Amino acid sequence: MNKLPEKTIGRLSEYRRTLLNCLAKGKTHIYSHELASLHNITPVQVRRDIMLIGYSTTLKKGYDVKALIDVIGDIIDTEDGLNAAVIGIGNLGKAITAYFNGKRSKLRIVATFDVNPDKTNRVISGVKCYAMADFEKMVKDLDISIGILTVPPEEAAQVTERLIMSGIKGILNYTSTSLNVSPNVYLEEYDMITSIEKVAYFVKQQNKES
Amino acid sequence: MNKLPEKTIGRLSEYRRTLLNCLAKGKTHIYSHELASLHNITPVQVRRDIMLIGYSTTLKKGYDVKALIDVIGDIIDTEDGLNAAVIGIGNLGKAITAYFNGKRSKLRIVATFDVNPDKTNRVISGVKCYAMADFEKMVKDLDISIGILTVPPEEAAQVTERLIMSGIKGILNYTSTSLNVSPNVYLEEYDMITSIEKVAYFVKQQNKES
DNA sequence: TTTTTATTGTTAATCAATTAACAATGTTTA
DNA sequence: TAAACATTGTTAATTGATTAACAATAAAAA
Ligand SMILES: NC(=O)c1ccc[n+]([C@@H]2O[C@H](COP(=O)([O-])OP(=O)(O)OC[C@H]3O[C@@H](n4cnc5c(N)ncnc54)[C@H](O)[C@@H]3O)[C@@H](O)[C@H]2O)c1
Ligand SMILES: NC(=O)c1ccc[n+]([C@@H]2O[C@H](COP(=O)([O-])OP(=O)(O)OC[C@H]3O[C@@H](n4cnc5c(N)ncnc54)[C@H](O)[C@@H]3O)[C@@H](O)[C@H]2O)c1
Repeated sequence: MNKLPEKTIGRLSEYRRTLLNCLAKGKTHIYSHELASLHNITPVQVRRDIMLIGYSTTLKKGYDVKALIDVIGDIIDTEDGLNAAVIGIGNLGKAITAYFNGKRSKLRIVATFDVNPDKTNRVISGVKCYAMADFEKMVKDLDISIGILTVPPEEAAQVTERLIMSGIKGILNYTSTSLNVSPNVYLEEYDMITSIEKVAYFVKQQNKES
Repeated sequence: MNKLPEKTIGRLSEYRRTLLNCLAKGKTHIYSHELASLHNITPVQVRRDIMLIGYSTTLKKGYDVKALIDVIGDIIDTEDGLNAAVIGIGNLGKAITAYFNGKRSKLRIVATFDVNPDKTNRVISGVKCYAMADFEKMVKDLDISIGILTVPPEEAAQVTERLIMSGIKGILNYTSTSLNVSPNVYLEEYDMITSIEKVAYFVKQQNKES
């Protein structure tokens, strides 16, 4: 199961989210065209993604929701799960920490870090906040391999250095500074302003047409 | 300047963010390879994107930072700017509203909306929060064309209906429910769990290799 | 001044992602 | 039961995005 396209991984995660919903609603099977329309994509795309992960159904009643969830889990999750930390527990960091808690069993936010002494050594949004001074130690102790970066933009580069030095293997960067990392560290960046500017551009186009 | 690829629009927004930083630091010109390395992409990609928007430089000193910012602005921004609203002013909504305020002159969060009476008719994160009861009226009065959706997932579909009915033309959906909209409304979705799961997947792959 | 170097703009080639097409086959209807 | 239909899995074709290649040329060096 090596080398799935990045795009496919993203969609698998989204499928699973939807499938978990279906399961909660008592739906046991789902057609490719149903899953597709729930994600605004084509049924072929769904079938192709599912083909790539090697799942297939015998019935003509669509995919078995439970089974598909498990297969996607085998792809995305590790057996023991991975531990993540939020670095910079300000507005966004708090929102993410509070939101994430308990959503996924194989992915846990086990610590947060900050430099502000008013925040450190307390539980914030349900997770203990440690001082940055203890960062390297805690990464080891808690076996943290993923960092979610929500520090101020001007701190981002310097903090990233430390994340990498401490052995963190994946970074989700929400700061508005884009980062450079060594090739053995996976970096995912997301900038909200870019998203809203994309929306704005297409709204503008729409207005022009009419 | 019609029909630029969506990917290019996203990158232009990112370039501008970087260019604004450069300008603030007093840098007046920038080479394609500099801009590229700041975004972990190739210089050709940068040059191609810039070619597509019709900007070109005469000097061999790289692009004029100020001029390029303006050209990107001509593409992305509208002359009078666009107004956005945040719907659901909880943890995430508050973080976004506080963060966004004043970041872009041609894009403004002019209102927030909520159903919780403790939140309505107050200023939250610097912006007035209105009751959902007033939604349609305020969209008209304030000329809101973009909605940023941060309500609970189970409310998302129903609220979206209302956004569209009220004439909103672009939606940025941060809820974990994926939405269906009519083709004349632009929808951008972002799910944090998908992002972190992508990171987890690639960390897992990395671990397997070593 | 001439040569070398560095950089852009652009076309062509490559690579990646999506979609179309369709055979295979289980399910439903007549 | 036979025919019609619906659905999957997969290959081939198409579309889209990125990268390579390189001519043109300004700037710097010789
Ligand atoms: N709030 C949003 O919705 C939003 C949206 C997009 C991007 N961002 C980005 O996310 C980041 C955080 O935004 P925010 O609104 O939460 O800001 P914030 O100021 O509320 O939080 C930043 C936190 O980081 C801590 N911090 C500062 N320096 C640190 C360091 N060196 N190490 C560890 N912690 C440190 C601060 O004490 C604070 O708690 C910013 O880079 C911002 O650009 C935020
Ligand atoms: N917090 C995060 O970092 C995060 C991350 C990813 C996704 N999300 C998604 O964003 C959404 C909001 O998350 P949150 O953590 O801010 O939740 P929250 O509960 O803190 O905030 C939700 C807000 O929406 C309001 N609301 C409820 N029903 C409404 C309605 N019908 N119309 C208008 N407002 C309504 C509530 O009063 C509340 O203020 C959720 O859908 C969640 O899945 C949040």
